[in-house]
Amino acid sequence: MPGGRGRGGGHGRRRRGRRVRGFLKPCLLVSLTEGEGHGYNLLDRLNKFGFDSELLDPSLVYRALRDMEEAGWVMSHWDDNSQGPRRRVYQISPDGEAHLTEWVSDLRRTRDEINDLLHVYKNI
Amino acid sequence: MPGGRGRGGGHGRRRRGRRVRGFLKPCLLVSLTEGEGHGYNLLDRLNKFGFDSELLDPSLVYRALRDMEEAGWVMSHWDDNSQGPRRRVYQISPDGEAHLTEWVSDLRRTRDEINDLLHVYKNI
DNA sequence: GACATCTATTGACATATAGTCTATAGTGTT
DNA sequence: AACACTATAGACTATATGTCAATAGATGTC
Repeated sequence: MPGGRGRGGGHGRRRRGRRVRGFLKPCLLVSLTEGEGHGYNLLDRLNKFGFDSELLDPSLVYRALRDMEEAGWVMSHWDDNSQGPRRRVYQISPDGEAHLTEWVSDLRRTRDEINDLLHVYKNI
Repeated sequence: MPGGRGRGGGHGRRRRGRRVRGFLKPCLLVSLTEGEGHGYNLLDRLNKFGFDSELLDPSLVYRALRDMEEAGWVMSHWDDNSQGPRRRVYQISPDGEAHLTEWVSDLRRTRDEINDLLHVYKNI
């Protein structure tokens, strides 16, 4: 049963739903704003945003990156000068930066909406 | 072209995605904690949580209520003593209240995660 | 050198959630 | 009767997310 990192068996029971839709992508964009990176690398950097890289399936990260490349928010190139299998290295694009700006203000609004609910709940 | 409320044509272009998964349900439960209500009624009460009842499709509210009844979080009965077509009136159940408590702490965590991203973004 | 293990990426499939549109129906107004 | 408004329900679609398996190079170990 291959597939490193402690993942590989069954399990992985991550809390479902109750998350912000498409949260992974803005997190990746912010990570990339701090510097280019490849999938496996970015997976670990996501811990900063509350993800548990031990439980997060890498394929989710790769898919998000591919989707964002198709959308023009990131660009990639192969890096053959690294040891191990070659890596696809991603950078954020100007379009991606612009989109991230919008995304952030959207997330601010979402946070405020959660706070609205929390306050109404508290005052019951 | 029937279907009142300004809805009915095409349009309704609500911002897509970028929202909390299943946000409608906890909002409905909080509304019901403040007092029983029927679908159309609850639709309007959702404005308090940042929804625009003019744009929100009522079928989403009805579906959420039916789902929650199936889950045992709300109970309903028909009200024939009202004018117009009869209404299904919903109340929150003890199970629903318990579940809402969990949901709220989950939403708090979600809000904190958004704040984490916002802070990292701000400091780049 | 056979084999496991770790890094790395991709694709297929299933499920959950959300959005759109249509159907049905009672009631009141003109 | 035609129309508008309240009220609920169901079908169909789109999208996002979760799970799992496949592929493959590099490295260590027995």
